[in-house]
Amino acid sequence: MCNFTQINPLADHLMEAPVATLFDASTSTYDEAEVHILNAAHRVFLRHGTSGARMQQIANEAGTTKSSVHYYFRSKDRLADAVFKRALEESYARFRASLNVEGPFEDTVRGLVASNMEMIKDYPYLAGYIMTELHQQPERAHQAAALIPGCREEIEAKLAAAIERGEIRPTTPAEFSTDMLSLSLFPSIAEGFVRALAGLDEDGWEAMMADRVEHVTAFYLRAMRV
Amino acid sequence: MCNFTQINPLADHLMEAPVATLFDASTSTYDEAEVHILNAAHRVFLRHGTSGARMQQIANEAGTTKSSVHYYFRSKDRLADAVFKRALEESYARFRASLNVEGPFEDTVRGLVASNMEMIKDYPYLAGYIMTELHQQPERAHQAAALIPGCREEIEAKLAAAIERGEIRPTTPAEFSTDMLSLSLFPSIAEGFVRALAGLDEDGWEAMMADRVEHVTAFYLRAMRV
DNA sequence: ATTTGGTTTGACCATTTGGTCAAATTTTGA
DNA sequence: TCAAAATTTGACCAAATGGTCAAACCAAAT
Repeated sequence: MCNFTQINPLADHLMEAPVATLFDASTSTYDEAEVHILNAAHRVFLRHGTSGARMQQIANEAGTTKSSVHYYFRSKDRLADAVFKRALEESYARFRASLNVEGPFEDTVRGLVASNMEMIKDYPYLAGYIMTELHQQPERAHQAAALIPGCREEIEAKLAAAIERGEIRPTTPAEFSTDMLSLSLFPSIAEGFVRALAGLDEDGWEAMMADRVEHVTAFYLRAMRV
Repeated sequence: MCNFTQINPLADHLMEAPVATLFDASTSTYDEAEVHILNAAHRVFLRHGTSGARMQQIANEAGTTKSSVHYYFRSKDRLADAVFKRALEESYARFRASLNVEGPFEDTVRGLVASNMEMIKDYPYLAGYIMTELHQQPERAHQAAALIPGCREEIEAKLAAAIERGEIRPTTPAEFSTDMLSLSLFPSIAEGFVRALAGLDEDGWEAMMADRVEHVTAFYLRAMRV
């Protein structure tokens, strides 16, 4: 059982991101307490990065003790692995799901962008976290390749069909993924830089983001129009 | 004077990125030893992030002692600030420089993309580092705004001219910056994810990157064609 | 009620880490 | 040449941090 209580005043704020909604205990092999700790770790790791995360803070965040965190996950390394794995699988699942949209290619593009933007909204730090991990720890790349099954063929088929129908000009799965992910995920990571550059206040940024799904969709389709 | 010697076997490898070429002691107010340490710190911070960086490693990297590092920079925080400041100013300088290209808008776009890609090649971790810093430490955003003078007006003028000439459809400085930076910088940050996704080996990735300047340039111009 | 197994806790430990300091060394300027 | 200033160094420190452990606790089964 799990009788942890939220004792950390920061918890409510961090809880804004509804981790539990997506990472549901009932669908995994973890028990309640384990998921509770994993969710807390998720928030802390995403915010501070692996090396910046503190076991004590994770325990506080989960409303339990450091010892309990160790009881369930043995070490910080294993906990970090578990968090990374789940974050990656979650991202991948969303990517794949939005790829399965039927109909004109435009719908696929819009679905993919919308899905990415939604993810950013749910977990503002997710994209940045995965990129940073992948960037700073080379061994994570191998881990990633093992964790997410490549979907080159599926993308290739999708693209081939659209190309065949004359909806877009030829492109490769890697190029397609790169362009799409760039346009939809990068803004969340680079918000600070772009806003400083363009002298944009919060409202201005929000306005741009609100329009981003349509902008990127139209942008990509125009760029790839035959 | 500076009589530090490179005693760290890792140093040569890290030296691959020619920091000294760009961050030249003669052009700044720092003296030789100070720049030497700053360069070492630059390499370590970029690779491991602020919280992952170790003062001892920086000292090793610079071929000196931890005490000397403290002598010049007082604390890790100040050193981190100095590194961040320089990294940001460097990025900004490159961005600005490539914005000053005269001639058709296509040249501006190509110059900007090429400049960004070149930066990535020189400093593979620079973009990721800045984004991570800006992301994980909110106070950095204010710092950034203070460090780099906004260039909204310049971009706006450049865009207005191109729009006037009918080269591109209307867009805002923020949108332009976001789209351009996304397409050119994101790939370096997301390499791991995209490669896992598309099952791409190193050669495949290199090939795509080699073509990226032209791809992005053409891609952007098609997307924004009137 | 008692045992048994999993869970929780707080005290405690070893190491790491940022940082200090005074002494030693080198450089500079008179 | 010599004293003063700047720099370099290694020993040392206090706090932070990941981790351990035995005792306490608790729910369920006997």
